[in-house]
Amino acid sequence: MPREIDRRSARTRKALHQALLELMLRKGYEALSVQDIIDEADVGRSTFYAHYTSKEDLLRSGFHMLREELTEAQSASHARAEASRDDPLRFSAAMFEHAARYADHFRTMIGGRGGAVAENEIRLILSDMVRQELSSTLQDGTIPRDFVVQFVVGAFLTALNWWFERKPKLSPSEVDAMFRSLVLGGLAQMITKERRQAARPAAGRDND
Amino acid sequence: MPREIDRRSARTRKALHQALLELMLRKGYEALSVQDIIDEADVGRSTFYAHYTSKEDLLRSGFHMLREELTEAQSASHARAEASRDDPLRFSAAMFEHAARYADHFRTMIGGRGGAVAENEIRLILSDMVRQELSSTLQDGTIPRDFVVQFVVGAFLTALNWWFERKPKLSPSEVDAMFRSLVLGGLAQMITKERRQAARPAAGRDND
DNA sequence: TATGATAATGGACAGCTTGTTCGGGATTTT
DNA sequence: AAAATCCCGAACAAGCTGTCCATTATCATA
Repeated sequence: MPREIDRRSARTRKALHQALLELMLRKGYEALSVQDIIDEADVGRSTFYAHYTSKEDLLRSGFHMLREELTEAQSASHARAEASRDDPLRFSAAMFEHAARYADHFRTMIGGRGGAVAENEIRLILSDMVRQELSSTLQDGTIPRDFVVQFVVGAFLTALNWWFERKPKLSPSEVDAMFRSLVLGGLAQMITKERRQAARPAAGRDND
Repeated sequence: MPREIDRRSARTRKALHQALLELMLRKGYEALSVQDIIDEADVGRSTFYAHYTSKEDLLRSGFHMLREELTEAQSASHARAEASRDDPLRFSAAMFEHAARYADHFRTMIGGRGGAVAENEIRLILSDMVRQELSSTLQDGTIPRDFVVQFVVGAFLTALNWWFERKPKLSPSEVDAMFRSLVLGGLAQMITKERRQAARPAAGRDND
């Protein structure tokens, strides 16, 4: 019995995944048909359906593999990083770096091209990571854990998207700094407290 | 010449919009076909294409109308609300109330059922509102305006989604309090190290 | 290396959706 | 009432979907 998967299978699947990625980058996920995929991958129709039930299934399987890699890598880094227990956003820096390295992939998945499925999968993966981090650093309060987790994940995706769409020239650490500043400190730090009783925010005084 | 639109036209469009909403609530936007819509609205195929070019066009037109209503309402409230100029999140409370009243609509548009188009339209509308609010309360800092706006909008949508999906029993003001606490104060207030001072966001005015 | 077993492959099929076109019929406006 | 406008229903080609089957290539074993 083939304990490992047949090489033919593996090759086909790899071709399909690659074709999907390429086409998503070119046309976007939603506008994509199975026909396009098998055409790009040079694979027969029935071959596709022998491996996956739909294009959504194909995409999901890709994320499934990615998820295993990431959780593995994270558990490893989790083991050796005991020092900064009071930082609930340990993941962000590494993730921004990762995103910069695989910019095409992330761009494809997160922007409008990614479709609802991709974004959802990403949310799930990130939610797990964030939940794990928050469990050790956050105290129980009036705000449910779930809510905080979703908040952090949403902010991260927002940051990533803004980065790619608006200021792709920024370095990962710069974006990370903004992200951390907003998520950790909130908006309060940016409000002009001195003007609360003043008449009008007329003269914008720059103080770096 | 028809200064107003023909009643027949108006009736047909209304029927189409209503059918779209109904079907989105039932099956979700993505899984929807034009066939379904004209079937539900009891309208001929060619009639549909006489008014809209696609189901996306139909959805967009709905948001276009909504947008005009909202911006109008907001500019009105903007005119009479000069008191709390130091609150960058004036919109949230009213929006959560609005969402509670039209729960079905929001649920349909924002959750997974809404599709990418709906969420994008909503993001655009909210971005305008938030940008306008932030322009008067936020001072220039190291973090670009765009980034902050997207951050706030994302957090709001996250809150809304969490509310509907997880704790629909909560009142609008409760969710609003959580939202404000996180967005204004950030995560720092919830970290174990600094557990003593929390509970209240800086610019929060108690509403119950 | 030869051979049977296994699994992937390609092409063909029916069913469905899409967007367009047309003339007859109904409703609104003048 | 007459004219203008809009709705309707049907039919059309084109495209995609998911499933079938016989064929072919690859694997494990002797």
